[in-house]
Amino acid sequence: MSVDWISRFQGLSKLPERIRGILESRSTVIDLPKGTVIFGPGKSPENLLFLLDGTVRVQQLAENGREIVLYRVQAGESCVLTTACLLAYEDYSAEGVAETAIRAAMVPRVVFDDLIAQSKEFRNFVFSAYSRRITDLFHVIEEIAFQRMDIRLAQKLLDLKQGDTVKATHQQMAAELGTAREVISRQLSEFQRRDWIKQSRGAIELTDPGSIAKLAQSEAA
Amino acid sequence: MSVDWISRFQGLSKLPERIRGILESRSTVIDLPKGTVIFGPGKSPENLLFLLDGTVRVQQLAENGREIVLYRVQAGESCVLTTACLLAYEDYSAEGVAETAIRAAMVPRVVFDDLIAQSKEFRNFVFSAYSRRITDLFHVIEEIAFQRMDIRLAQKLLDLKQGDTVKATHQQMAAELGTAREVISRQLSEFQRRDWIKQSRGAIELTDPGSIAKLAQSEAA
DNA sequence: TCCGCTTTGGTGACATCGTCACTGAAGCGG
DNA sequence: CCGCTTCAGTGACGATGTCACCAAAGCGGA
Repeated sequence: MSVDWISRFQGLSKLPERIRGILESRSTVIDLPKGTVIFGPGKSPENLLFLLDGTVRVQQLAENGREIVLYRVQAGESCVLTTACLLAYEDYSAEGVAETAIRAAMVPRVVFDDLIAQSKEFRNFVFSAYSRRITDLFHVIEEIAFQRMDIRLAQKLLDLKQGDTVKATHQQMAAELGTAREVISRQLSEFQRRDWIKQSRGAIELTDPGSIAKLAQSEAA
Repeated sequence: MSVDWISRFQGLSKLPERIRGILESRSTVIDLPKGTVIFGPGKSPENLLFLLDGTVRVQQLAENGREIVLYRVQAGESCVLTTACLLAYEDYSAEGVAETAIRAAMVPRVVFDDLIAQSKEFRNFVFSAYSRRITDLFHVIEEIAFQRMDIRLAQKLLDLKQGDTVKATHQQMAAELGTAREVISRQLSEFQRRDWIKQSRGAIELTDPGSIAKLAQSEAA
């Protein structure tokens, strides 16, 4: 049941052989299709996940139907534990969705707790994952509160582009940035007027990534 | 060097005697005056703090001079560890300030790590503290992104009131909510027009808390 | 193939919020 | 009492959010 998935995690590379052994033998690798809700209101998972392949998007839904993407968990980058711990606290309106088909290593809570107790390296890994999430959230707050929408949109376009196109509807881009669809439509119209992009249904082609990057940088840290 | 401060923390009440002993003997209780910067950009503390008395305000400064209050740490509620761990990650523009004179128990990092390794109860305490912070931040994001300013201001007034007055300048209220002073001035003028508050220099008297509470509730979860 | 439905995107009008420039009042120290 | 600093008030305007509505693109079934 155990491929060597641990080596994919940079933070876990220094684990002693014994700890590595426990982690490998007590974990199960699973595959989940795109769109699977990993956790969400009333779906507190019993296991912790280490993401091996794919991306998990963590987002929040507001009562008025609007939503915002909080952060993404990339494969190998860190685990999805915040998500699990967080749900333990109280049921909250955040949810984690498999953005692509994903492969993950599933570790029972008990084993996780045991590893924390036994390995300093594992503790470092976990705590730096938490730190990372928290700084990510600080970043999101700063962006929402203080940054102009055109700059944020330019950054997102560069962030989400695959090749030179972004596959997303205006509605989805609005959810990314926690704003309204109309705002995205207008901003994109303006970008198109400047010949920075070409729009088609459900996709945006970046024809002048340079100018977009210049805008994205213009007031950033 | 050790008063029995541990019993003030609900989450620590179940600690085994042995762990309690380590925590008490290896900690130092310190007093800091109001306004002390506990941590901040380039001020990563060597010790972890358990807040015994007073309040610590964690805020973020933006490059354009505006700022926003992220959350507060209350005495006994949880420790200030997130703050410390977080600074470990990278120097970031968030800082923690003693909002009142404070008393705290100082624990060296090494001891903290040791306690994590040894006690399941301590681990639970620490992780639930993290969860709490993360859900707090989710809350802040939701408010900033989706809530009307008048409602947020009403909530803040109730949140910060001591007796029936809030001691703060318009500028400080603006920082609380991550907005501009003018916005606060206008909203407060409107509240005053409705006879909900009476304003004086540096203070706001809530003359009709009921109506303010009604507004604060109007669209909240 | 054509029709009807759903999804996606476009638009004008207006409210709210953020920014700028400036004013005046309140307190404080000399 | 005077001068300085801090605090608050205001109008104008740009940026963003909300609402109502329409048009075009795709899709599936008759």
